[in-house]
Amino acid sequence: MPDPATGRRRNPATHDAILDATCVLLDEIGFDKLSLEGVAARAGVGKATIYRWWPNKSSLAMEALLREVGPTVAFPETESARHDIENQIRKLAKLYRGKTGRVVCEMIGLSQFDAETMRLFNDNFLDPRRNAAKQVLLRGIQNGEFKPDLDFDVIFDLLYGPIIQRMLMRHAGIDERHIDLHVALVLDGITPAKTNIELI
Amino acid sequence: MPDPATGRRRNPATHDAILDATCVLLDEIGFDKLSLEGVAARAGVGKATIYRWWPNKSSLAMEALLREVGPTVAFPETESARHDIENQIRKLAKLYRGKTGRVVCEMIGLSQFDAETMRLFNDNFLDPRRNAAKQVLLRGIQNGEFKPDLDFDVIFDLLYGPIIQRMLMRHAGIDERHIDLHVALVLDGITPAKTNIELI
Amino acid sequence: MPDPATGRRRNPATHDAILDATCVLLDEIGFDKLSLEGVAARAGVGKATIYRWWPNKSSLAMEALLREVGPTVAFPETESARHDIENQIRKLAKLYRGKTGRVVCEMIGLSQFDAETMRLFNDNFLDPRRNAAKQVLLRGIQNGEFKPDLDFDVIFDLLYGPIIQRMLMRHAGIDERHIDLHVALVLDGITPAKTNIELI
Amino acid sequence: MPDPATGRRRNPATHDAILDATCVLLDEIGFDKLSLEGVAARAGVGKATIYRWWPNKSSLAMEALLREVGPTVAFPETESARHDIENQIRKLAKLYRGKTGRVVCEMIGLSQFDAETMRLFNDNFLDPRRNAAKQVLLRGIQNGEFKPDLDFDVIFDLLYGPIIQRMLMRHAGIDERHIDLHVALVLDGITPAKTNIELI
DNA sequence: TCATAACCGAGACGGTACGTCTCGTCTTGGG
DNA sequence: CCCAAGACGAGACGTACCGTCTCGGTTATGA
Repeated sequence: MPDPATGRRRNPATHDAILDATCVLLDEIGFDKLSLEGVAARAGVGKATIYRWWPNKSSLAMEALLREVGPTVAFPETESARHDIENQIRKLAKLYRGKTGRVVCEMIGLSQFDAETMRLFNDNFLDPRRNAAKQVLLRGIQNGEFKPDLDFDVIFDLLYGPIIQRMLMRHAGIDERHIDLHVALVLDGITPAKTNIELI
Repeated sequence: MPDPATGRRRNPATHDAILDATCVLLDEIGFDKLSLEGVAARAGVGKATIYRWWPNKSSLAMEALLREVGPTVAFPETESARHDIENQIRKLAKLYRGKTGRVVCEMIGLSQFDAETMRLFNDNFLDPRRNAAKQVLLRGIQNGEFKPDLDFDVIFDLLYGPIIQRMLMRHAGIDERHIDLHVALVLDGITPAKTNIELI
Repeated sequence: MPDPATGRRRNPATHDAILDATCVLLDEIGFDKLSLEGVAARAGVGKATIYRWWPNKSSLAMEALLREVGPTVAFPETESARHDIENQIRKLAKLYRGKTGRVVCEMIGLSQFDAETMRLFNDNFLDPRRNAAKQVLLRGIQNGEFKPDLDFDVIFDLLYGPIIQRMLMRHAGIDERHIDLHVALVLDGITPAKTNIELI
Repeated sequence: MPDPATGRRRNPATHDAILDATCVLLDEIGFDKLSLEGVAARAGVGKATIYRWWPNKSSLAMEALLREVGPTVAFPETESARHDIENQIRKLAKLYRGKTGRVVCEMIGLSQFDAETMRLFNDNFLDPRRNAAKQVLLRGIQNGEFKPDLDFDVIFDLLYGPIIQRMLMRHAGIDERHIDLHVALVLDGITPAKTNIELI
């Protein structure tokens, strides 16, 4: 009976104001201390309006975060897959050194205690990045840059696991020198031997 | 000014009761539904007593979890550092597939929200493990098994980062096949080239 | 800034439930054992709702008590101001010997701990009674029953102060014999001397 | 079996330190906000020591208050009972205008909700004053200054009730002019008529 | 002279209530 | 039907005191 085309349409300005406020507060006080009450006040919006469109804090924060960092940190597409990977990881490391890194840490932290946040994080953040990385690796294989029999999951974890660990554990900064060394070691490890032989 | 030898002594039974209650509740309802109010009630303890000894929920949970994880997974000490590392990581992976893994995830999660908790985690959990690993790598270098100029932090992150990422993100299990592949790639990467040349 | 015509309206049932619970608890356990926590629980109301409308325990209790005391004890209006005062005070004394006396004592008690509560008490209880008394005294002056230069505040305190003291200190009951004696002494003292001379 | 004359004697310095701290805090923050915790800290004394010697806050405050104001505001003893009363009341009014007045108000306030405080207040504060006043009135009667048939309770309430009311209700200050007027009216009322006739 | 008993400070402890904050739902009036 | 404002029940937060309870150490007899 209720015609879906009936009644007032959703106001996109409101939607944006909410995400803007969420971003600002995420930066200022972090995910842990973020409250929907605070977001509503900051955005000049009724709390009910937030609850109408997002089921919980995690999904709101996730949408705000994704809007900021973009769907992925885009891989450049040059003729060298290796350079593309190196450049993307350098950009990612730079991003993670900033406020985005803190928010990602908190999202991962919360995910350990809340399955729904984990699902959102994987579906919206991690998987697209994994897929993008996979494309580049496949391109490298087709190029002959990388060994054809590599296990994609293993390489993905070797490329990104160390960065995540560094960011989460804080035992050391995510500086470029370390990144370059570790990426070099991994990519060298998947570069066909004949290349090395040719070099001898 | 406050003479430590004065006043009533701290009651260890109370301390234990609080940590016990924390463990139980962490298990039953998870970290983010955990309330100090609830812990106090469960432990039969005044809230103030908890606040006297722990600055916040995270530190309390961390101390409770640290009690749960056993001591460092010892590195076997054979004549081959490589085999020692491979074996230790296989055992570690096995441990992380069980309840300990769950606990470690939660400890890492907790650390994201409080610096003091992070410090507790690093001091009591991570550092001992890092140091043990360092010893084996040094042994390997002295043996000539590993390149002499390797950056320890990079190798540590490459060996353990992928496992941590896999465990935290849940995108894939920590199965032995993947572990073996990634460890092989890393250790190959730090094995001196002359070994390879001899093989040719 | 805050438009009063916006937002959900205050629920009068809640307001009443809070005052009802306060009265009951005041009766059952007394003021200094009264807790807002307890009132909230008894009224089936959130604590914040109480704090939204009353600044502290005293004001809440005062408002609850003010509901209990009836309107001003009316002064009868005959041709003799003296008789009117005597009759009103007799009626007042009777009232104060009952439950109302108990309540008035508590209101005075409350007022000692909070200026706002004192203000409430003066505005809503004391001032109307003082003004009514003032009218009768003025009438008596115009009649020639009372000296024209009397200080109203002094007379008010002399008429009612002794009753209040007796009621608050409990050192003696508020019996009619004492009332009559003290009122006679005061009113004699403000009755013009010529009357006495005529009697000689 | 335990000889009461054995063991260490009570330290009078401690006793004084506690009362001193109580007085200071009573002045600074009033009876309502006074805490035994605060007294102990201020006096440099263990809480248990206070609880050893006083059953509750009221009795501690009462003892401190009585030590400050003395057992009574002494009546001067000249040949005129009337002047003695006038002077004592002027001194009392002055006392009540200061911090002592505030504390007395709070004690009366609390007495409305706590029978034990009421008892302490009557026994230790009010009764001695009533008795002293009674002596002076009797002296006045024997002098022939006052009528021989006066009702002591009525006069006491007329002399002190107005001051108490003024202090408790705050509707007006306890200034000397009003005091003098009301005392004059009462004392005139109990002065034998022949005196007046002689004056004519 | 020296054991004994009470005194004393410090402060841990189980509690209760405080006053504040946020949650998620609801009601209201106005687009 | 959308929205801002904000009342509401619920309940955790972290703090302040309550009154009781060890502690270790300190006097002051009286055996």
